[in-house]
Amino acid sequence: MSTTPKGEVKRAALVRATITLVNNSGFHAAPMARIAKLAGVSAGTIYRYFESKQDLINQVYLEVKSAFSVSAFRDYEETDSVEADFRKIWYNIADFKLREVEQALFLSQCDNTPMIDEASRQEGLRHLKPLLDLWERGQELGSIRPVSPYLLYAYTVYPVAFLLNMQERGYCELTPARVDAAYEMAWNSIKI
Amino acid sequence: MSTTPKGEVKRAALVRATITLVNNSGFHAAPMARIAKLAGVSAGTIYRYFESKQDLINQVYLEVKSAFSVSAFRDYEETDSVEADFRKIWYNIADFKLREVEQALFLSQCDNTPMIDEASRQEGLRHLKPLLDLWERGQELGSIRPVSPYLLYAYTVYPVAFLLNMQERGYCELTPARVDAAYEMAWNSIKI
DNA sequence: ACAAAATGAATGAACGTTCATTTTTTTATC
DNA sequence: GATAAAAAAATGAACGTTCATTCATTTTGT
Repeated sequence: MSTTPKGEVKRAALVRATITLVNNSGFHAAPMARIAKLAGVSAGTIYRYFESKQDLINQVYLEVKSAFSVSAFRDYEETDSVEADFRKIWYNIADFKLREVEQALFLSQCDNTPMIDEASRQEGLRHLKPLLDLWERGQELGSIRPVSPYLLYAYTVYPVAFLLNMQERGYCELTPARVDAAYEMAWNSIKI
Repeated sequence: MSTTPKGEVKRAALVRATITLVNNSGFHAAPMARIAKLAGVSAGTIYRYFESKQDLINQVYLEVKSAFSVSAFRDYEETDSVEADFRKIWYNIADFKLREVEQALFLSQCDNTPMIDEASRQEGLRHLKPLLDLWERGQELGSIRPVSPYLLYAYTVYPVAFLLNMQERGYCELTPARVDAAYEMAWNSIKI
């Protein structure tokens, strides 16, 4: 019945366990033995699916990044309104972060540590192409600031990661009103 | 001649070494022995200045956070222009991050990992009071969006940390023009 | 000569990884 | 189908390494 290949069940459990443990106490406090235990497999089994701990982390990162970008561009199709297109993608991203909190927290932790291979990071970045294309189009049409995409990212996507972290620490709940305000602020910072 | 008490020299060296090592490869790859070596002292000496590794990390964090806030409010005094006041603080922050790259990178790594005690984090936050006061004043005067300070922080200060990380990875140099653009984007996102 | 500071080898705990063994699944044969 | 042989997957104890921390000893400063 299920479409999940047999061997993939344990692999998926390991991925989930890694995300949970790294979120709760960081990379350095997620020993292989605990990951295995949480996933319900024995320590040695990890090495049937991953070459090493580094490989495990990299693969988890890429998998989560991929899920993120799939969500970011769900139901997205270019219209002739740059702002409408941007809004669609931005809310997709916000929805992902609010729905898949664990995955989003894991990503935000990865983005600021040297624990991810540069190669994996580069690969993760390629997924954002459609957003970069949209920004370029907006810049050609004169509706988006003519600045580096890194600046655009810093003021639209990156703040959401911060807000999610604050919510998880109990400081600032991300109510729908706050999410809407965040969108307005994002758009105001990049529009011309 | 120097105002530095004798014993503080090695302590300061240890703090610097910790920052450098944690920046280069993360918390988990900064063993006490290497910190000691880089600081030019022996491993045991660390424990004359710090109770444990956790204590070392916490103290370094607080010291850097303190240096950060001192810079943030250097030469700052309230005027009757909220925007001018904000601009002053924002550029102070940007200058600190550009001048004290190592310290800024260390902070951005601390802000997204669970490696800092919640207590230390709270104490680090208190330093930002003048900025929070300014925002409150701006909100009362109707020139700053009436939203949570976490939102204001997410769209003004936090993006700079991202940009610095990108610069350090060689993706996006923070030229003066880019810094000015970043300021404009920050202000546009929070002004009414 | 004394006290404070610094040393670095020693210690034990914890970690990532391996591998001889056991368990489970698949394949082959009737 | 049932059964046996073969292959694959899983196990967890054991290994070697690395780490934070300690402490008997030495060095430095007064």
